[in-house]
Amino acid sequence: MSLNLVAVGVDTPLYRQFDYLVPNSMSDGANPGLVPGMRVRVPFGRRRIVGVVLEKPRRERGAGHVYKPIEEVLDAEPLLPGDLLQLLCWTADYYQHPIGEVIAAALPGPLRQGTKLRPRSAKMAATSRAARPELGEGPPRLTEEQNAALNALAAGSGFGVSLLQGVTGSGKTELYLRRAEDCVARDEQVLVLCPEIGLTPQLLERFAARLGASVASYHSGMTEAERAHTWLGVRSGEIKIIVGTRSAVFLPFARLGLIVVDEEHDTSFKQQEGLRYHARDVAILRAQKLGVPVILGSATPSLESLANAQAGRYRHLRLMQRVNASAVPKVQVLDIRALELTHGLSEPLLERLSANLESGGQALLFINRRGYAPVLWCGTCGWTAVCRHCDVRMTLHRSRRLLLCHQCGSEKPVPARCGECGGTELLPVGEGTERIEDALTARFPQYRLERFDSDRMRKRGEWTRLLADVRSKKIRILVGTQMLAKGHDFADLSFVGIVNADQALFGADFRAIERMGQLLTQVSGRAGRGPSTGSGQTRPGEVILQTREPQHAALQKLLREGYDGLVQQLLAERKGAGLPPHGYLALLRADALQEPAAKQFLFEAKPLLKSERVTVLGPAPAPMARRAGRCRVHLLLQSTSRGALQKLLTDVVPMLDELPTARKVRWSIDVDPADLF
DNA sequence: ACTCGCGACGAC
DNA sequence: TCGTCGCGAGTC
Repeated sequence: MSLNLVAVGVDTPLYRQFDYLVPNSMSDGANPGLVPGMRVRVPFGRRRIVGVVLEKPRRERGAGHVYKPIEEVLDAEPLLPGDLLQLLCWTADYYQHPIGEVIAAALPGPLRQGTKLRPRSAKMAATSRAARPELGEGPPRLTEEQNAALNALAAGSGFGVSLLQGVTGSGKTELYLRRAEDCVARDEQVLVLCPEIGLTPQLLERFAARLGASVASYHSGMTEAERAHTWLGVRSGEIKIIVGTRSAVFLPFARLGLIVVDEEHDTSFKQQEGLRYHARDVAILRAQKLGVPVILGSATPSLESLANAQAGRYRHLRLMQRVNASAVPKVQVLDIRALELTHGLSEPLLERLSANLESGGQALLFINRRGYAPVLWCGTCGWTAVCRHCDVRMTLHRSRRLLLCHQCGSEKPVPARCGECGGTELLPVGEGTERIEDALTARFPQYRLERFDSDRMRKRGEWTRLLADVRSKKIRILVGTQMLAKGHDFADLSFVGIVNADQALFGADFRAIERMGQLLTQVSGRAGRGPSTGSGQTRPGEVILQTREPQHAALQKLLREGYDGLVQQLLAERKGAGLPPHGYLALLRADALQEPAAKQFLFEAKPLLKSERVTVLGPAPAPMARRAGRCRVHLLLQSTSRGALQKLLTDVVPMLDELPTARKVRWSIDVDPADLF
């Protein structure tokens, strides 16, 4: 006699399947029975927890196995729509993560904990009528280029990926809006993914102004209750447009018609812990399954997307001109090897900055490091302050009067004397945003300057307030990190100074140069019009890049042939090395308090990872071998076949759980790693 | 992850 | 002798 069993996804980090008995009372004729996607309460060990019904179990366990029965069904109809459940199962398989945890990641807290839905609440019905769109602003005229791209975007039907590569200020967002309007007119929903919480408000505002109030955001800055409310609004179809960060890709859309991934190259789309998914890739798969189009937008697309475009898998659309007809600025390289610097700034840069400010311009100084200086150095013996828990030097934060580790967050007071020789001559070496802020405040006291980095933006609403003052030109000098490089249009910015590009040239990671190209292109793209000449003409903005490596091949390539030229070279290099997008990677990471334990786990794992088409390298220490007090080691898996890598992992990962040392270390799988740290 | 059981050490 | 701390094992 075969038992009536179902598999249930339970929120636990175990790579096993958990099957439960379905009591007859839950499956008799009077009852719709158990449908995948419904939540159930089940006994689990000594606990009772909420799980989600999956498909039928694949195989029954050996005779004599005692199954526990499902205790309670929490939903009258599946909470998770079928297509979403399928997507979550695919995500679990692809990223080698337990399905129960994947489902948990897709559910806001209250729903995860089993809160029952009120059947058609009256309150909800009422709000859906208070949601009357206000009169939106009229759409601007499109440029010829925009028109052509829009026609191309509108041409296809069903699934298709369009890579919309447009320089900053070329009006990509306007095209998203037009396509979204089309969807809403057909009563379809739109998902707009953007890389950071900080970018959601302005996108949200534009969509709301044009399309009315059935627009909502979804990100980790919201409370669990807010997230649950939005989640249900998306599920009911009431909310038409979602602007959200990566977790929004798992929202339960009732009638999804379009997905937009803005700034698609941004690595923030890759989750860096737990379920290490890439929201862009999940979005594309979701669109494919649903048969809806995807727009990937960026001024500097990822090598992955460009390779797909070149292979003809994506449609490649380009916007080369800015809507305001100003020219994209050219970058001037400033060789600082022979120049005297004051706090990292050379006299020629300061002169150009001064001239721009005097003629009424607005300036941005880019330095991709917060704090005052990245190194505190003993002038007597050469000692530097290092973190007790990590393999990094501690950053000097002068305003807070402490040394801070940017890896683990540990703090200590600034020492009065050297930790090695007792010398008192401790010098800050290198520059961070605070130091540039200090130096420029001293030099240009007459202009309002503001620093933009995560330290400065701690307070709620600070970002919005400062952004308004940038727009109204009350702020004349902006000093900031990559925070300023992302997404924002500063129309009046006439000058961009890149204080130091060199750290980006020598990153240990294989994507370091790609990132450098993206960052420099994005930062210089912030420069809009130059200062008005008085005769109504506009000059292009000015970009100055300080470097001690003016001859660096990749930098030269970028400057001479632009991002496109750099990309072609990098693609050729990646092909030669079998690296993405011409090869596929996965990392098996392990960390422990003692390095031998972590290593031993990987030595036990390695013999299992045998496949003709997969190369396994390691165990090797991670580039940052110690972090937050833990020793980090990894195995790198490399293959020319995604399928072969996938198959190997699917076979082996459940076995890793059973290895003798598996419980003595922390380990995780990272499929398509964004970096090797 | 969470929970429990079991064996090692410590003030009364 | 009762307490908690640290580990190993199990979760259907």
